[in-house]
Amino acid sequence: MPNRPEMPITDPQPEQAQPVGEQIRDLRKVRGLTLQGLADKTGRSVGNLSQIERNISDVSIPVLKEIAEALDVSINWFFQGVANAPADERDIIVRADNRRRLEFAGTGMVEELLSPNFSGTFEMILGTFAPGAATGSENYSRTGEVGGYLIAGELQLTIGERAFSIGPGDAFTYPSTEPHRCWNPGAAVATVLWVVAPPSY
Amino acid sequence: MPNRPEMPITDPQPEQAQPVGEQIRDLRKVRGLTLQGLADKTGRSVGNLSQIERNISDVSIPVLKEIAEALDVSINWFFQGVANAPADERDIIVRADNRRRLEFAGTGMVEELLSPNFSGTFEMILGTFAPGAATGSENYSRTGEVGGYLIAGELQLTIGERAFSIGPGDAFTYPSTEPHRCWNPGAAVATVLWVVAPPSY
DNA sequence: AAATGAAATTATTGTAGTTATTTTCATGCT
DNA sequence: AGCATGAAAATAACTACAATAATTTCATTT
Repeated sequence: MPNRPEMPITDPQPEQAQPVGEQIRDLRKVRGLTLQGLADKTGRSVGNLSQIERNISDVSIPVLKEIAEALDVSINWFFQGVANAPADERDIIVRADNRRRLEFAGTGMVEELLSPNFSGTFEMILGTFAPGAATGSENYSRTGEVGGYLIAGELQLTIGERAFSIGPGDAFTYPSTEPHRCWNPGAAVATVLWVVAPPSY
Repeated sequence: MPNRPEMPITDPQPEQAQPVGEQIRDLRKVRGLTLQGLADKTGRSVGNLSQIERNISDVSIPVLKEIAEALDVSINWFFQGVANAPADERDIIVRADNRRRLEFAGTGMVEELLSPNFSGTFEMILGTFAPGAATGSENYSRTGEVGGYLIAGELQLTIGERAFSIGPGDAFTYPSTEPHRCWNPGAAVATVLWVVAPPSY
């Protein structure tokens, strides 16, 4: 009997999807909510939510929808990306073909999560700017730190009062307390790898 | 006499190089040394080192060499990369053509720093693996966290007991307490963007 | 089996007191 | 002049403990 039980011989289907519990917890934390806060928003008890997050109680679709709304995601968040990655790698790896997408309707901007969850000290995001696309003049005045590496294309970056032209292979780092904007002045798509610490979405 | 002495009329070269003080401090901190510790290693007084790091005292070349040795870098560390970037962007940007290189003689591996300093909560590194190149079986058993994004090529990654095949566009994250190794099984160069938190070199 | 409220447990935060680290500075040195 | 030193003064980092908040458990209800 050479086979160990944790290594089954046949394993046709990819793997079981990740239960939603941890996902809810991660998302709640990154939103800075407590169980109480989420309970208030959803009109649900703290004890119940605690059990849901630890997969002791199952959630029905309507309930999950409520929770999703309170956490400001669409319900399909919980079935995208890493949520349906093979169990033996979902805590570590985010495959290129299986990322969670954050759409920014109207702007030519897409962001895709490269981190499997929000529980670490930083988060990686792959950003794509269509020609001419720009981030709004959002002043992320939170605490924290941002890093970026331009994989392809051109980027015009403004940090506080200073403006920089960034080319492929250039990297940058700034405190997220500084107001910052960026836009793609080029004719090609610009691709940036962002690092955000602490994770925020 | 309109010209201030620190602004000469002709300024053909880019900008003034960064004084070594901050660089020494950053490097000392990332090594986990106190001024006392560095004083012991260099046989130099704490007060003096404090002044040097704040650019109150200048260092002579022989002294800088001592310090460099104590901090385990070659003296040219202090003149590479961001150290000679234009003053108005050196705290933020690391240009593609002006990175600090960490050579790993013998192995087909090169790392280049993408962070201007070590004072943040994370550090970005561009890693290059020649075909067949591998990291030693170093078990970075420190505390902390590592993230990676494969820009090009193939990578074979081992985290603890688990092995993964990584392709372009795949990302991964793991605690640096886990022993980890990687090698390039492909015929092309593999390029990885690493994120390390907290910074360590 | 899920949901609740309340008690029990566990984390988190705040606050002194302590120790370690860094800065300052008067003085000697080259 | 300006670098170097040691010792005092000022800061910063750590520790322990209490207070508070957050989470889990569980007996009970729906």
